[in-house]
Amino acid sequence: MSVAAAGRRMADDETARPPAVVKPVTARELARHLGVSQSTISRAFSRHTSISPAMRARVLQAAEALRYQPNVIARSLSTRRSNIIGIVMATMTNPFYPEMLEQLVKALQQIGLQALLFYVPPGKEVDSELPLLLQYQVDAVVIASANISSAMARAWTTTGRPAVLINRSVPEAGVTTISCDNEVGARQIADYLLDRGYRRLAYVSGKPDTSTNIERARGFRERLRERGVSLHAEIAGTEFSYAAGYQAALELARGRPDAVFFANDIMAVGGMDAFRHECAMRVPEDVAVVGFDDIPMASWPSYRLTTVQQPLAGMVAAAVQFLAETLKQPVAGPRKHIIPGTLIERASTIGGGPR
Amino acid sequence: MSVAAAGRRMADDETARPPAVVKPVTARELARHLGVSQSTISRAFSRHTSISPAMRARVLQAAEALRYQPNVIARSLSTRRSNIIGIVMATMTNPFYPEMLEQLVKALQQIGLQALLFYVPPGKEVDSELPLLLQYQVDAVVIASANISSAMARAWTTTGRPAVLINRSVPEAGVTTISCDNEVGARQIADYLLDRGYRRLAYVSGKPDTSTNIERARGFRERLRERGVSLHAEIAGTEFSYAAGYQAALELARGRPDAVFFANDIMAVGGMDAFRHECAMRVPEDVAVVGFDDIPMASWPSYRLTTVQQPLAGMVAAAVQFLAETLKQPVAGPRKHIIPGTLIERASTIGGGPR
DNA sequence: GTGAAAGCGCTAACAT
DNA sequence: ATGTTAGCGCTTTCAC
Repeated sequence: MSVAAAGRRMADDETARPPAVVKPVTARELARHLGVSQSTISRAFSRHTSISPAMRARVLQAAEALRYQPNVIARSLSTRRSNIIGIVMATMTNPFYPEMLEQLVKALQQIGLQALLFYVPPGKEVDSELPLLLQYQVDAVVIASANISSAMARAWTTTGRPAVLINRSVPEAGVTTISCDNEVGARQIADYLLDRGYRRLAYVSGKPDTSTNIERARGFRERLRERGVSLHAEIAGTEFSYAAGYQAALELARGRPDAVFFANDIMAVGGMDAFRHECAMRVPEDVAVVGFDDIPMASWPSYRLTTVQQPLAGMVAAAVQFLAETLKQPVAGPRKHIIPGTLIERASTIGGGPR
Repeated sequence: MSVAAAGRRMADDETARPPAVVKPVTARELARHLGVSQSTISRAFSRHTSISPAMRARVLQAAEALRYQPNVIARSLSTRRSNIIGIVMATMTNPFYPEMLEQLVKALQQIGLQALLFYVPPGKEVDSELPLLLQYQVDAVVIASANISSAMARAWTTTGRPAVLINRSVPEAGVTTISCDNEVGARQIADYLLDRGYRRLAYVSGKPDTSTNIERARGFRERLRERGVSLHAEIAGTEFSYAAGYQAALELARGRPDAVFFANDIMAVGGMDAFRHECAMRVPEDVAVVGFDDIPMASWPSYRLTTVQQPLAGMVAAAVQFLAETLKQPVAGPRKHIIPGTLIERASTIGGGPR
């Protein structure tokens, strides 16, 4: 047989007899095989059901042999519980999110929950995805790195299904929110910089309408004001990205700030690259740089970025625990978890460590 | 400002009257409301069914009004199609994967498919997840960044559901595989380095038992041999990570290679950092560095990494197209898509561009 | 083109 | 402890 280019079929002996497709065994079939009722099969597969250990063992063994697996889709039709959690994510150009996603999915899996991933393209709102989530009968939804309108948040609560926002909050939340204490973190940064003598301070904004950006900006500005220092410069940001940080640094450079607080790490990294490689400014000698998140790159020797570490593990744990509880005991009130971050000093600010 | 303890409840007026939970409307209810049969509702929501445009419009309008949404779980119970694709992923420390995941989910969504994400912890095999996938009645499975045993691959084929491996291949594949041409890419790198006069060449291996690592190593070694140059040094790798690349560079440094090919970009970046910041070696003057993937950081001015760009978009498109086809026309034979990569010259090799 | 009826594979009363 | 019987909310024959 001739082997075509890409997309070719495999050699004959591979396709000629493809392994026979075997229809999945159903509970009814397994029951007949064992001479028991179908509900017995069902019972063998659920905890807290009255079935003799002997019978359960017998069923499970036969199930193994006949390769029976309960159809969880069918199960969820009758239990009205899918054990599926919808996860809504926007673009993952910020390395913080893949990390979070990974931990989240892992934690959910550990308590028997699966993650159905919904991607919200830049520009689109989470709102547009929620009806779809609902169609898929997700038991709950976790929204990360994306905004949701308060109207939609309110609408969701009528479904009786828990929702949790990670790393974002919605103003008049009827929805549970979990985030780092952005405001306090930003205040710490302000103090940190002022204490080291920096005076020409700049802030580079991330996506303007996000709670993270708003809170960090506010904390930073307020603390500056409290200490009688005014913001030297501010760049109105567009998004939380390397490119945006890079661009902002270029705009900032001629104003000669002595320290710049970028709304998050990936922007700060972009900014450092611009300062060093395009503006011939040294970090931290000519300009100090601070970020927020503590992504892996922040600790790389090329950057050594002073930043506020987000309590990622704690945030994920809080989210998952909330879901676990709420799915068990129907409706607890919405909560607001705010977990403090940790300022990490590194060499992107003077005194932060060795270059 | 004082931040209350984590997990506090909201103010009373928020919890006192939570929006009444409204049970979702079913097709039967909508039907009664309209005085039509339930099957009419069903028909209004599917293409290729005989229903008058007028009736369909009437139904859809009422559905909108009553907020009726078809329950896709129930639908899939009768159609035996869940429109859910299982995506199996291992750890995402390699930035290449979040990018791939994002594009994949996006592409699937565009053709009406949802992604159920399964995470395989390091050390565990994909094999352990497949039964679970099956229970969730996924229509197909995409396996990325993870290994699957040929036995399991074979077992999966008996389900009659398509499976596709991205960026990995399994030896005696009965399963469709999509990947970059790793071997040719590695050969190009060999040629590129030799042509520029490098002679003390080293290879840093990634996760040893992965197809990507094996193919890249083979291509590189073979081309060297063909051109009569022997490998100056090789580091037996453990995993595809920044830390592993960093460590490998340290081990390599004293042997003074003049060029190092790291199994992928994230390793190369780690390696560059080690060379520069820990070994006081300049890149590319003292040692040239090459990677594979073309992750975003490869083009950052701090690295400017010469690498082979993986055709990510093409790979995702091929995967999704294969799924779309195969889900329509039951069983096509397995395919092997190998898409060429593109060598990108940057400043981590002499002659590759400005520092 | 529309309605009636029979499932899809399971769980959950209700019996026994 | 186990069997019987209704559904869960849809799709899909089969009639008309």
